[in-house]
Amino acid sequence: VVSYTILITGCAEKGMILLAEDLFLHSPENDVASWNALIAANARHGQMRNAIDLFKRMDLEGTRPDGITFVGILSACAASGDLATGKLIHRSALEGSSLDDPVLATALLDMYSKAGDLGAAMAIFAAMAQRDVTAWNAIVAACARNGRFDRAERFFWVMAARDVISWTSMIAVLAQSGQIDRARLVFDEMPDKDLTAWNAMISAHAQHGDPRSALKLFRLMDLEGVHPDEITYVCALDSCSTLASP
RNA sequence: GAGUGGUGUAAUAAUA
Repeated sequence: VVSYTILITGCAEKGMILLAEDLFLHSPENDVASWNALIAANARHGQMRNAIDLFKRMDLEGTRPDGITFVGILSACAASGDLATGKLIHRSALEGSSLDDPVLATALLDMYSKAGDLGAAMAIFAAMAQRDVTAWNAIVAACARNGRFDRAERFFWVMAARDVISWTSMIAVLAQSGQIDRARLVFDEMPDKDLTAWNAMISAHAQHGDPRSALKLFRLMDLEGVHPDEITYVCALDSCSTLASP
């Protein structure tokens, strides 16, 4: 089972979900970890329906779901905005103890915020036993996504340690609230810039009437050895078309 | 090197 689970996870990372399911079916036995691997694989690729079905089958076939299972299901709910299922799991399966596990609590928080319930997300964050960087990042993103840029920024400055994800969220917050100059300052201040951070910065300029700077950043990124992806090109092309037809 | 889980970036279109 262990080797099968490794293979299932590997396939899922490459997006080969069907092969992953095939491996699962051919495995001599399956345990909670291999079920979880397959559920998470489907959840990550937007196969919400499959993820839920697997979850039910697992229960029927006598494998008890654990915290990891619920995280997989919750992230499927979050991705598809299925607040009903998410709430059901929160109430019936998790009860009170879920907040002891920061991973599970963050998945819950994220699910509520993506379903538009920022109040529930903040309540979970406040009640969490421990908050790691990911939990902080999740609450910053939760506020941002629900239009509470002021709160997002407050959380960002209050958090003890920030990683590249925190900084990128902050840049997006500043861009969405039209504070491009401040976004630039934050971008300069952030220690490590990855592809997503560059994309956030380039799109910020492309979206706010500064296509020239967007293209400058695009070239700069290349000079820094960061390779563009589809999003980068869309922003760059968008800037070109703005310049061509003012 | 020893199986499974959470957080960040744009546009457009569609749906509501």
